[in-house]
Amino acid sequence: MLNQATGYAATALGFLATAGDKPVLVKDIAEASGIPSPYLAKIINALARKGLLVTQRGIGGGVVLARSGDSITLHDLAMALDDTSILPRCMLGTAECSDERACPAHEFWTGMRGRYLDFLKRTTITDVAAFETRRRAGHTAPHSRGDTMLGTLLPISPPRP
Amino acid sequence: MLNQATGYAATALGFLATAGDKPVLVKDIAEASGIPSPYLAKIINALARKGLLVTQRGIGGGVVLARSGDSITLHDLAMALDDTSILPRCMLGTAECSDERACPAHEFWTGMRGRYLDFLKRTTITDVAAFETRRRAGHTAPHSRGDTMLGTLLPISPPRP
DNA sequence: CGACAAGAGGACATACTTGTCCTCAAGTCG
DNA sequence: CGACTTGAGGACAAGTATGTCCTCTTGTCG
Repeated sequence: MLNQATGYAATALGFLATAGDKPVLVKDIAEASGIPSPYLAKIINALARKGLLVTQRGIGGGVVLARSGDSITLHDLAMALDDTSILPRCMLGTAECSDERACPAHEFWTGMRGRYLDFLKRTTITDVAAFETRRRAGHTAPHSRGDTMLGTLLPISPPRP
Repeated sequence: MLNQATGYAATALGFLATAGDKPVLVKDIAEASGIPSPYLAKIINALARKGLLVTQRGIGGGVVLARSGDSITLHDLAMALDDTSILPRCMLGTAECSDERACPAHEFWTGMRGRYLDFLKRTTITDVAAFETRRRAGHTAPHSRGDTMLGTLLPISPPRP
């Protein structure tokens, strides 16, 4: 699982992506996303230093995406925040575990990790934003991208009477 | 990933399973498995209290499996040690995340978790022991069970000249 | 310039995992 | 019984993740 910080970042940036180009206050992002505001401030600061966000102090300031949501993946966030969950680790915690000196779960775990990283690299902030927008709209809005796991997430529910 | 403690338990019990019915000292298991001895003692004590191991103090004492290695799965170990990695958690850390109120990664993560739990429930101490035995033997020993991920782990290497 | 807004950033707090260390309890055997 | 063996179990410590709190710096605007 992703660290809490990376999950927060994904949610916050998904919200930011729906806000257009105008700066949003950290406090507002925190409230809208249900994230502790001081903690989110640290996360946003870290992402700004990594060049994923642009922050602006003073009146009219706030936070904006540094580039298109399409070009920011969950994997980018995880790397920027030093998320330990994307590092290769042995599932059993064996000190020496590699392809040559495998633990009993090595092949299984390598496969799992591959799927996990693939999902992180394939899923963008735009995907997250689209999912949340769809959800807020009551699951009725169509979606244009069907090539990610996100596109298959919502149950196909009949139109409400 | 499993907690360190559960991984240690899997390795230790895998070793125990190869020792037959005679008790093995915690110290010897720790040395053979590369696990800190005092920490392993706590893990073993916890597993004994859960009925997975039988411990015996005094001369000739040590630790033995309480039942057949076939009937102890990695999932049993994880539950006995309160491994938090088997609890359902939202990949993004979202507070409220369920089938009805999903996060953008919910479907993907649910699938991953299903595979993970399935592996833990399917893999037994006997499997771990067999894997280690095979490895120590130089990857040449045949294996009888081909129905677990473990059975496919080792590369089919040609016999050594 | 001075007041105010808003992010920056360090100090500190809390919880959990992973260990270490020391002493106690239980068992065996002469 | 008494010495010895071996697990039991509590106190304590280090490291990391997750937050909170307070002050400082940077910016806008009158």
